[in-house]
Amino acid sequence: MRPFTHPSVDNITVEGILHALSDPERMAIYVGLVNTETARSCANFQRINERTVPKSTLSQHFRILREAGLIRSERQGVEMLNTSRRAEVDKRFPGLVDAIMAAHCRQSGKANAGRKRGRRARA
Amino acid sequence: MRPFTHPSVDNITVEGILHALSDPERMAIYVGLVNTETARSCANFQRINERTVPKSTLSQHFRILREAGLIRSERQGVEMLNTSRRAEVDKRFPGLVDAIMAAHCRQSGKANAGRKRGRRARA
DNA sequence: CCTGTTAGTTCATAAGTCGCGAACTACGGG
DNA sequence: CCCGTAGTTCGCGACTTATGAACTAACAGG
Repeated sequence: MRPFTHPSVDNITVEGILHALSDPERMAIYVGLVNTETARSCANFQRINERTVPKSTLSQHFRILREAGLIRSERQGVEMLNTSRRAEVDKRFPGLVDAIMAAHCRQSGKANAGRKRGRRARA
Repeated sequence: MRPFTHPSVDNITVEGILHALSDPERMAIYVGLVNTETARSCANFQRINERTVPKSTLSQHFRILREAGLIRSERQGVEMLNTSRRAEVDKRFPGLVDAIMAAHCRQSGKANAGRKRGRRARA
């Protein structure tokens, strides 16, 4: 098993981010990671939006998100712990994740787009 | 030739926008349309980033952008005039296009992301 | 009206990407 | 050492994308 490749902040691209988040399942995974401090294993996302996602598919989704620089994955014992790299992404592209999350929430009818304080999604 | 399909504002989706703009050539086309009032024909974009894009490929790019709701295309005589639907997109997803344009500019080393006044593109 | 030109669309197909079951790897535990 | 859990990789069929070739639409000139 080859070791994981996490791009450096400078190698994160807009295309990569847009492509990664243009898939509804990946978007759901990222949303589940971005608003929390605690790492979550892949197995946490085996059920997305009423559907059971096969392990191999999930693995690919995580790889795309990882290679886009959106998340960091580290093996912790037998499982894989994933955390969002939001602060780094924000440093490279200020406001991008925020805007995408706000748009996603608006579309799916949910409030709260901001990180901790539920602003930005605005009126 | 079937008439064009432009989604209504409410049918514009985040996935559609992200997918459309995750391609460098489509991003270049959209950037060329979004910061101007004047409509531009498809032929205006036959050369993108040092490369001559085939007509059929261009046509597909415009279709994707159109179906994502990012642009409007209308036949005017022998050519096709394209304009950005930015105001409408902004209404549905406030700040999204702004953030993506800012990120794109930052990545490609160009300043000026905002609409008319060259702000927003960072400090 | 016919012919030609320009601008773009559609079709067909080759090349590339994705989804997912099956097989494999890694890390504990007993 | 063998087993179970969590995830990765492989292989292949299904779906997408890119592009040359053929087609369509809107004019202009004769």
